[in-house]
Amino acid sequence: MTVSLKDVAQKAGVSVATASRALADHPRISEATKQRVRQAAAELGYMPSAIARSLVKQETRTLGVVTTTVTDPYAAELVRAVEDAAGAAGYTLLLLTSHNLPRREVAAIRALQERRVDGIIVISPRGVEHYPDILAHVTVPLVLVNHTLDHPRVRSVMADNRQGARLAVEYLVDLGYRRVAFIGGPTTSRSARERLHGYTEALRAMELPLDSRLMFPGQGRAEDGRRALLAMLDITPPPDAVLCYNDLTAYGILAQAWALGVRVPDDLAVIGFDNIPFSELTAPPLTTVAQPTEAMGHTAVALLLRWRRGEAVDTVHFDCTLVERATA
Amino acid sequence: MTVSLKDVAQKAGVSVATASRALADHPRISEATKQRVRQAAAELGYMPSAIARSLVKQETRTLGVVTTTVTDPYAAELVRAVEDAAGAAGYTLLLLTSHNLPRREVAAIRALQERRVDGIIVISPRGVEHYPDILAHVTVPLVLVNHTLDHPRVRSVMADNRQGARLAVEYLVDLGYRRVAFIGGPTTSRSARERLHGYTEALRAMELPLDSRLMFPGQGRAEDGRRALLAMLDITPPPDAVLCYNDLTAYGILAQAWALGVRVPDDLAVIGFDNIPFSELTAPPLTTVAQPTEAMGHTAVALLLRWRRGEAVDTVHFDCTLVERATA
DNA sequence: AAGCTTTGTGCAATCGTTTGCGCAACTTCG
DNA sequence: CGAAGTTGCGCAAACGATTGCACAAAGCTT
Repeated sequence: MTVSLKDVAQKAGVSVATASRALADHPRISEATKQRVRQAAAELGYMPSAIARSLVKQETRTLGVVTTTVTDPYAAELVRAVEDAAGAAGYTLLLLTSHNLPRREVAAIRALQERRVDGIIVISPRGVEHYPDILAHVTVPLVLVNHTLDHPRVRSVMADNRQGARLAVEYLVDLGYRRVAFIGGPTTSRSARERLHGYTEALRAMELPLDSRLMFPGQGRAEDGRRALLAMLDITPPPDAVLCYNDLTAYGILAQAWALGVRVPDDLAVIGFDNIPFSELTAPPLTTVAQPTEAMGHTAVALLLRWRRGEAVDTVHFDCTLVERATA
Repeated sequence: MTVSLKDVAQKAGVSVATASRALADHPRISEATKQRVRQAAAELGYMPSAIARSLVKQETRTLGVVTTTVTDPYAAELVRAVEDAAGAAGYTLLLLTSHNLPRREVAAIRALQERRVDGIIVISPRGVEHYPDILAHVTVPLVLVNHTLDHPRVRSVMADNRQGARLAVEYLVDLGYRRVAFIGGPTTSRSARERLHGYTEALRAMELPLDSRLMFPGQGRAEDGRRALLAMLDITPPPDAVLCYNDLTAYGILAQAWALGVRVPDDLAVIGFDNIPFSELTAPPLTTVAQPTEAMGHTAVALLLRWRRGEAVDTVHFDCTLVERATA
């Protein structure tokens, strides 16, 4: 069916070994032979089998990526950065999604290992508590983005979520807001916990009271923002500002506020988290905390690649920055 | 390093062949042996090599996907649908992006073929004019989403872009708008040409004049919308409504309109295309034309899988629908 | 008890590459 | 002119699975 090296060799009148070396531009093959082999390969439309090559070389030049879902703009941004960096290094991406389910995440890691990827990147892991079990047998290096795990075969790329949340709260308080609410993210998400931590920490540092009625649960969906805004209006006095787990949640607030005639930021200041590409396009554009996703994605694959080469690599941390726009 | 079937066989005291059959639950292997082999495999943490299996089985259970970029919400939505359908059928995705460059797209198809994927899905193809060359040697079935090509190894999943654009224009005209502008997409994109076609067709059908000054170029970016709005204001009389190539472009308009104090839809009605998840979250929510992305993604995978099974498959068409919200 | 079927297992080929090693033929050099 | 080195190529063994075929042992039939 598909043409193999054997066919090329035959057509060029050489052995398979010679054909292989000719195409690899091996120095011990005469220029004349190389020409003939290349010619034959071109005429037959030969495409080497990466499968067979992987088997003998014991490397697939493929990186596994598991993410929650590509429809999350933040995750998509990271996937893009990872794909760019990987592509530049000649690697291809095998993509699996967990849909926020720890079980699926673990299954994905297993599937990637069976496919013998050269490294795995997990974006916003959801099931690290199960990792020790599978890691006992998984031999491929793992890089976690937005989580850490103390294990010899695991490294991390982290954004300092606590610092980012602190930044946002301090900014709000500096602007004069006093009753700052917080809408949280999935409890399985480490960054959600850290952002909450940064929020409480900042309030304490600025000697403002910590009011548990001002802390709302959420899953990082727009829906959570909508619901939270409704709940907020029942509180007296209501909060005058809110920090959201992510931009999507913030947009839930904004959409509901628009529907209800609540003015932003006059009645309520809103700050998001992640600086998704969209956040500068909305009316009003969203004030939000940004992570250096580009750098984080590149770093994740750089870690993996250097690690493979035998270099010692270490977990990397990045700072968040505040992007001042029009909702606070 | 990694444990192979040989190790499992050894530990269980059987041949490699028997071990293989035991794990595959072959009927001619005794229950006792199966137990022993499974036990050994579990203890050693054996993970079968998909690479080796692919080589002999001549199938990889992997689908190749090439898309422009995952950060485009519309593309992301399709990728998600494809991933869902593929995953449900036990297939994994190899993802490559073209960044809208025909060269990269063709290179991606080649790379996927070398990796011997069982089928390739190209989302919004950009370089079909080069396909005939590579298709001469590519033997894997191809499914194009949003483009067609008459070739025995190519099928398509199409949304009726012309009909969608017509729908939008008719809606605007019914609402009383008379000077309807259009912002186009990349000229390499087939859907862009079709949407333009639908736009002109509708105007002609409704006996409205076709004014070339009301047709703006674009690349599907927010930037294009911003620029177009600026240009529109120089025209007298200015357009009172605009149909955009996609939602991103529409948001460019909205952002610029907000900055300039142009009221939407009072001063200018805006309709987008694609119904990205975000479009219902903005203030105001965007009126837009929707494609059944979920169904399209599933269909793309289904086509490929049925095709592999030897069934005859044919290109599938889907209708667009108008999602009425608050910008028109 | 001989023949036939069923059951359980192993041998060895195969998939398509890469690569260590051997071996001619040809060069070079003392 | 013989020894040593160089150049160019092929043989065959991996890599890690699957699978057709052979075959021995056991069970069943008559």
